[in-house]
Amino acid sequence: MSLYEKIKDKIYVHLEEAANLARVKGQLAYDELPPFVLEEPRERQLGDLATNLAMILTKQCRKAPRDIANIILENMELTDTWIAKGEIAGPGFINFHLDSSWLTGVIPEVLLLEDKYGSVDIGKGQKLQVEFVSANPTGLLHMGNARGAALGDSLAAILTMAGYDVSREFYINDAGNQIHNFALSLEARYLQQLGHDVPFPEAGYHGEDLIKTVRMIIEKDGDKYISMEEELRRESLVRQALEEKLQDIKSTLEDFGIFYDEWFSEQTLHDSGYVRDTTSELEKKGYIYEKEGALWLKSTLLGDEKDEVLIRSNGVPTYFAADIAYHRHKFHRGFHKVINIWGADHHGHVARMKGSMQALGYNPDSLQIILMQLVRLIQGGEVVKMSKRSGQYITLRELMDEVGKDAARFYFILRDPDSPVEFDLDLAKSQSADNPVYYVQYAHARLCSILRQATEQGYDTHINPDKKQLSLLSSAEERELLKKIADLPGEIATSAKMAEPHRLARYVLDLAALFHSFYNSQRVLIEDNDLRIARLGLVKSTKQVLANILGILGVSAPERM
RNA sequence: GCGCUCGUAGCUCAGCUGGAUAGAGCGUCUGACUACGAAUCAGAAGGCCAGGGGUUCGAAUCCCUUCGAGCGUACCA
Repeated sequence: MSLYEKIKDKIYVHLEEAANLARVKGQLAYDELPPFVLEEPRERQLGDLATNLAMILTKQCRKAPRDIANIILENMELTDTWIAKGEIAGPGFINFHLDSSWLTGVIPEVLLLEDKYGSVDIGKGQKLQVEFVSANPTGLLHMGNARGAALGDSLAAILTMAGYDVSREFYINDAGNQIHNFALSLEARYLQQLGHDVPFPEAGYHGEDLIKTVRMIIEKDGDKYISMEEELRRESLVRQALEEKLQDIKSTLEDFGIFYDEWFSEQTLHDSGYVRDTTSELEKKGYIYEKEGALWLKSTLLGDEKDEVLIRSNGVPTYFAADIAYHRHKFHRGFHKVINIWGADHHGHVARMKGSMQALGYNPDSLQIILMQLVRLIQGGEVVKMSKRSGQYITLRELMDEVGKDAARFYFILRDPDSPVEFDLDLAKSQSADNPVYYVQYAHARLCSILRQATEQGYDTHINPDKKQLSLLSSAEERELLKKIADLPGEIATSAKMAEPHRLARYVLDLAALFHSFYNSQRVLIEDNDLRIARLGLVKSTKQVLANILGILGVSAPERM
């Protein structure tokens, strides 16, 4: 637990005790103390911490909030809390001003913990899986996948910081209908490239990349598949194409800074009989019935709008059947918690997926699905409809080439997944120097520069400021910066609990702003020995925190730029 | 039709487990480089938080409703 959290906890407890004491004395009448908030007030001048306790008690106590606040304050023990002053403000907030010395304790903490600073242990080592991107291997990665990639990877990193044993997983949809379509498309392209006039399947994949794939096969094997029996030909083409596509997806994601622990093949679930086994498990539990030759899941019993087909009348399991098996398999592997990142177009799938887990005896709350709104691409002022079938989309590779990995990842991670993103390519390109990511990176480079200069001027940067020196950090800018740094563990905890990486992107922007502000108002490399050492400690701490968060967000922290 | 998500500054977005005067970036306007990096800083202007009702000490936030946008509603995935 960080210093800041310890202080907060202590004050919280003292508030509870004060209210209780007032009740015993007959000054306040309430049955049960409701949960209240102790947090930083919006306006910093108002104090370091504020609570709404008095206002929450108005109903039960039938007193004006300010009167209640007065009573609580009178009964509150202030020693050993770092509280310098408590006062009542506004509609009935109790604001606390802390003794200025508590804050500086964060510097030794950061310098000691280094890249571990910010870690919290809410996960307690539990096994947790984040599955994200899981794009169909029938084409290239597009903007929507890019968003999911940035989101999932950062979330995984945050959860790791929060004490979970995290595994990143990519589910490969290498079975089913779309693979059949893929085969037909490949076959058509193959024959066309070899001069045969064959029609392209209507529901096929029109992407240009498919032609490239086919050409590579031709280069390697020539026309040897023409004479082959149809089924065998398609299978051979698909096998090679899938491998090539997957390799491409993998290397693109690696260039985007994303490395998976597990690439899980859907086909293996069919081959091993796990899909069938899962279906019969559901049958045993009474969730299956037959109608018109197909096997249906009674998903209406599980909170769904209508029942769903699991096994088609032709005997082929649906995508849904495989997906249930897949998620059952995840829990079977021992994950306490499973998080999926899906595009919002799959939202109808959420309730029945959770319901299915419940039917299989798992806690549906252990499966958390984060829906992200799709990315709308704007080019030349117009919306570009993206679709793999039509072959019209901007790929992740192109995005990285044009906007850069850091800017692209930061752009996506800055936004709430629930918020639809309009990605104006022209704007992103033309304004790339104004992208907020550079603001943060510049702060890091600046910090590095100060440390370089310090060394050049003969100052020792391997410092460990003592209490007396740290107490010199008393300007408003220094204190704001220190507070922000002290906030990090709490920020990590909240981001992890709520599964919201964009909070950290906002945090790091705030941190950079506070540093720039400090930098412009006070010099670090000054003659005063004690103050210089204290400020160098602040500089080193800020740099460390920036680097820690940029690492989580998958953005590089340059020493120069 | 029904269901899910969204609607906040000119633009792109935060804030939504109810709290004090609704924030940031871009753009616009004023200032600051003979000081550790001006990719920066200090300041100004800009809002019926889509509209209407309700809940309460208090609503951008919760509930109802209207309007608008996106998505879903296949023996597709």
